Amino acid sequence: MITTAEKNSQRILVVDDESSISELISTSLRFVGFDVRTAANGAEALRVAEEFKPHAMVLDVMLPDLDGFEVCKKIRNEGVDTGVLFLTAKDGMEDKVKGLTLGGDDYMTKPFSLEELVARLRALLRRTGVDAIAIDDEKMRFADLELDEATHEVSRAGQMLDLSPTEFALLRYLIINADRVVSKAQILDHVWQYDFRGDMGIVETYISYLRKKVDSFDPPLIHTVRGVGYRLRMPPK
Amino acid sequence: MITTAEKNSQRILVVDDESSISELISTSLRFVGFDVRTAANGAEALRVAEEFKPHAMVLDVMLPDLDGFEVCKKIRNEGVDTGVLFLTAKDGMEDKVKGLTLGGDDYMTKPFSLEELVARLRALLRRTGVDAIAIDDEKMRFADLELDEATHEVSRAGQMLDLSPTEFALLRYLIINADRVVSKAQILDHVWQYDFRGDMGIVETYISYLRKKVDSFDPPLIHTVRGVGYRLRMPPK
DNA sequence: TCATAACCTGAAAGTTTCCTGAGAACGAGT
DNA sequence: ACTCGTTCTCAGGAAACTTTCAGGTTATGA
Repeated sequence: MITTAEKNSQRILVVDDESSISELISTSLRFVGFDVRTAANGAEALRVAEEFKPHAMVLDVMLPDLDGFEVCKKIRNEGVDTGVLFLTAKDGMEDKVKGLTLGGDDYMTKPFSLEELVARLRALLRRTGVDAIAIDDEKMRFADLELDEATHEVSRAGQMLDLSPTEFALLRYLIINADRVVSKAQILDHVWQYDFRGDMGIVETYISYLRKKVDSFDPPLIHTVRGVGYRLRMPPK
Repeated sequence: MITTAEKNSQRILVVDDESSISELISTSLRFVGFDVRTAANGAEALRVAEEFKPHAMVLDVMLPDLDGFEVCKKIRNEGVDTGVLFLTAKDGMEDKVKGLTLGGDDYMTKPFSLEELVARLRALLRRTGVDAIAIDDEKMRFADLELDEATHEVSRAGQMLDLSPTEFALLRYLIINADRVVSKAQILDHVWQYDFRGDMGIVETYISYLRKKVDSFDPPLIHTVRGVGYRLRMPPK
């Protein structure tokens, strides 16, 4: 578990007044290696941003004092150079969010999945150029599997595969955790929206879908670890 | 967010007294690689222009102190050699502007789409030949599609197509982002005028129009990526 | 070896997203 | 004022996707 702010990691400021949400997000972001601070309202966000100088922010548009846009504007006026990923409720807000994808910023509607959040945040950091460290083109690979974030294309052994959004997200999660066992609970927490109330049977279903498409090749890469979870790995020779 | 002035990029001075507009514009221009400064009135514009020596200006004709033409004239008298893209409100002024933009200058009426602004600005820089960096002729291509910025003509497989202005802008945006998935939100932000208040259904409608005209050929190039957006691509053989 | 829990998978129901035609609204040109 | 091309809204239907569920299969350990 990573708890310390690492020297070389990028700084993310998470601003949301629902503490359950902001904890969910910051835990996830810390886990994947970001240096995270949180704020529960606009005023606090301004204060923290000033000294923390985040590379990017995750910003709820609906805050108790100022709205997210105000916060964003003020922080940038202070000279803090930061990309923003806005969070909006599913309803009307959509039109107030216009114009946000212009400067490289982005937005997501609640509820979202944590994997999606991380993926978008990384894309944002890449676009806004802060991410000078990681030169990764937006492709992930494992064995002869290839997953491209920009085109949303997936191929195995050079052959194109046609995946649904959920299948895509699930495969991405498996690749990120390649060689490690991930439990169904973990998968549910990361790949599905955080308000999903069904049971874990659905993970089995989607693993099955994915196998049909991805593992119709040799060798199979998606392995079941009975009683524990699933694991993406190259079978030993 | 990109704020650093890149060494080799062209310098643009944006002059508008509405800060929301000038922010919108400068964000967009920075994002596509220009080095941008802003001014909120004529006097400030003169001051900034003197030391910034912009290659081009985006200039609102309606300023609190001087009008845009005055500003333009004075700056040129100071020996700063710069093309100008005037912005005018959608009223009578249009005619007056027409007469005054005889050189390589150009004008647009508010509200405009940001993609249009960028396209016009590039064309202007090309015409005024301020910097020989841009070697691009004004034609864009993708597969057997050809789109000419100068004549606003589009053809596929050598056959002329008749597109409406919006269709043209949408296709241009798709070509610029060829092979990448662009979301409906991105399309709306870039292709539609910045004050558009409708929902994203209209993007679907225009994609449909475009398909009827552009994709009545083989192979189809405009592909839907369900849940994500659209993508211009050559289908794999 | 058997009982059991864990897992797999097909099918069907439920939901969302997308496509498209029809028509209202608008503006420029005649 | 009328016409025509264009923009925009809307709604029905099609298609894709998600979720649930139940019966079959497999691994495990008692």
